[in-house]
Amino acid sequence: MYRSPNTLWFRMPTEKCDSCPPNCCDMRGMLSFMILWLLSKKSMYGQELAKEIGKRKGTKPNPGTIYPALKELKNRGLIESNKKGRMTTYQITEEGRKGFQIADEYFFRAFGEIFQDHNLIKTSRKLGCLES
Amino acid sequence: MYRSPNTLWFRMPTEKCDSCPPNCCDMRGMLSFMILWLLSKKSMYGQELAKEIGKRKGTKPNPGTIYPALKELKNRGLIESNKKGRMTTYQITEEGRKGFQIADEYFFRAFGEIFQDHNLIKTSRKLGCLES
DNA sequence: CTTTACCTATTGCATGTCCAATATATTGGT
DNA sequence: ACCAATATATTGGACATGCAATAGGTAAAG
Repeated sequence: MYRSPNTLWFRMPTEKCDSCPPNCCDMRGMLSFMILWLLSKKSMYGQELAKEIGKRKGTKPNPGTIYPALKELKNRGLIESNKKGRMTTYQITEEGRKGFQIADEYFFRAFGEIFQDHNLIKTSRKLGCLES
Repeated sequence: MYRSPNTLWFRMPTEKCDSCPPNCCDMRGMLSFMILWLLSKKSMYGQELAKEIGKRKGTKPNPGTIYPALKELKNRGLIESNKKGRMTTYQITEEGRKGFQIADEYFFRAFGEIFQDHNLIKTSRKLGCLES
């Protein structure tokens, strides 16, 4: 697997990284944000969460990534867990919903413009009027 | 200034953080991504970049944050710098544009849904049909 | 009842992010 | 010429992120 040596940049999903220019790929953070977002939609167990995150980030997070994050969120009262047999379902708390909303506002304020740009470019490409 | 002790979460801008629940606020990463995005729009000098980032993130990055990031991007050939007097203008390279585009695709794939959710909620709130 | 598979969980480590403090250089005002 | 303001830049450190490796518990299959 390609791994940029010292990076301030996104780490792309492994499969896609072959065509990726060197020194261009790292991404940290946002894991708990995504977990809370997923749990705000429905309760899930750990592996289900990992799979959903993997679908979006391109790589499924390791156990050593996902479970400490869940533990931390639980310690803060943002999520709850419910063990039955070998499965543990995680669900968001009211506190967690509040927290997510605040973080979401912040995320949007910080990166919303970039997304709008992205959509603009995509749309104009679709319409074939990229020159404008 | 409030600072959550051990956080997997967003760090909110200082001014807004008073009403922010404890242990709910950290954000790392994405700095270079935002720099490249800004420079893809127009060339800027360091303090101008810092100011623009501050507008979006809520806190203006320190010199010790912004200049190492610029140096790293330059080392990778994603940006170029041009010193005149005490000012140094930074501009994106062709390589940088390519790199940004790849990262942008990735970012959108990973977080696009969250933004669409955000917009949906905002719109329905504006229309007063939040119950749907 | 053993084997296999799978979910959950912990530990240790490498690395990136970002701030505080500090230093240097250039410009403008007096 | 001197001082203040401002831009650029470096260093050191604190801390969060996330992976690899490892281990234990539960359930299903043979």
